[in-house]
Amino acid sequence: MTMAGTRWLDADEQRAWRVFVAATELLADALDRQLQSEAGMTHAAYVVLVILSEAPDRAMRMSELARATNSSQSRLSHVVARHEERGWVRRERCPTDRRGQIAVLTDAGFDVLAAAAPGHVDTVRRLVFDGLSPIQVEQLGAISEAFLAVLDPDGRLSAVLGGRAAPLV
Amino acid sequence: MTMAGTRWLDADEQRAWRVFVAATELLADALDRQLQSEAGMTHAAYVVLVILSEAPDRAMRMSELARATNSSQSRLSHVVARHEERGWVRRERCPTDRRGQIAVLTDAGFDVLAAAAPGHVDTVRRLVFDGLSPIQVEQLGAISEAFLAVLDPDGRLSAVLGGRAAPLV
DNA sequence: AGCATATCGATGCTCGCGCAAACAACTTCC
DNA sequence: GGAAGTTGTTTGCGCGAGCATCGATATGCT
Repeated sequence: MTMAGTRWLDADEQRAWRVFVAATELLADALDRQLQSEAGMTHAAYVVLVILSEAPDRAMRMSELARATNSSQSRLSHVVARHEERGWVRRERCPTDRRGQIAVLTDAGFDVLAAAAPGHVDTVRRLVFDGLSPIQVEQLGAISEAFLAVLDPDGRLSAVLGGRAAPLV
Repeated sequence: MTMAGTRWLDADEQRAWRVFVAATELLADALDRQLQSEAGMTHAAYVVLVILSEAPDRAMRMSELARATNSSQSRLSHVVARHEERGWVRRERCPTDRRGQIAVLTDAGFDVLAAAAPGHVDTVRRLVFDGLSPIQVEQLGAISEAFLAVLDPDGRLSAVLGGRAAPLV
């Protein structure tokens, strides 16, 4: 599906690209390991708890939660199933649409999140923000937005990202 | 292990962080899907071929290859095993250290890489560089370096990243 | 030389997750 | 009011990869 005349990356692009890929991989791995060892869950699983904790009544429909956490429905289903087994999340049927399920963060789940959050935020600060100037933070935001413009043209996550700052990232 | 007084993220940091996480996840997924569908392999598997193709004699020791591809030894072992089954890579015993293995890119492997590269580079260009100004590319490089400084303080991948630009990213 | 220790690499087991299929409930249109 | 199609969610299966372990070699110390 590709034309013959490929525009290869020039030296600067090459280097930026490889460094970027390496850095993001290492970062994702580091976050996963930190959360796995200190909180017994994946980053994806953690994010689900965070988003739920910020929702009204700490409850959200599965499909909405999937979009908000930038997760496939399949993955969310798996994650919530595991969370439910641990008693951190409960599922309720949706009254207005009987196909729907509503994921509700339990008190136990909230406590687990509250216990895990400080360690996680410290890690993010140490690995990310401590090494960046405020200007770079702004640049990183702008660059990430540019990525999102291409990767998520319909802006499915704008809702969450537009929300005001809450604790427990 | 965490102090009581956690320094939470402020609103700007929050937003930058969430956008960044979402963008990098979407990006990694998009790359994986593109390579999986057009070349039948993971991004990690693709990178192994790229690095091997740039090495002298298209050969490299497993441990060195693991560092260069930013991969755990376990993962590399799995990936190379799959590559070997497909005839894209061959393993040879290392003459100077009899524990060592040398992974060698076969001609068939090189051809597969050459066939896959244009589609991949086009995707990277479309998803990443087309949406960024040259200044942002530079900023992204600098930010990623800052991450690496923390995540990889011993600079284990400097070798590869310092190398001159080669084709077939 | 001889033993402790470190390094290289592969492997077994497990887990997270993507994909496709399945099922249920809603919607449309006739 | 149904048939046909659409959407919300779960599930079975397979694969990629992490962790711990193991066998084999290499190195260091005495």
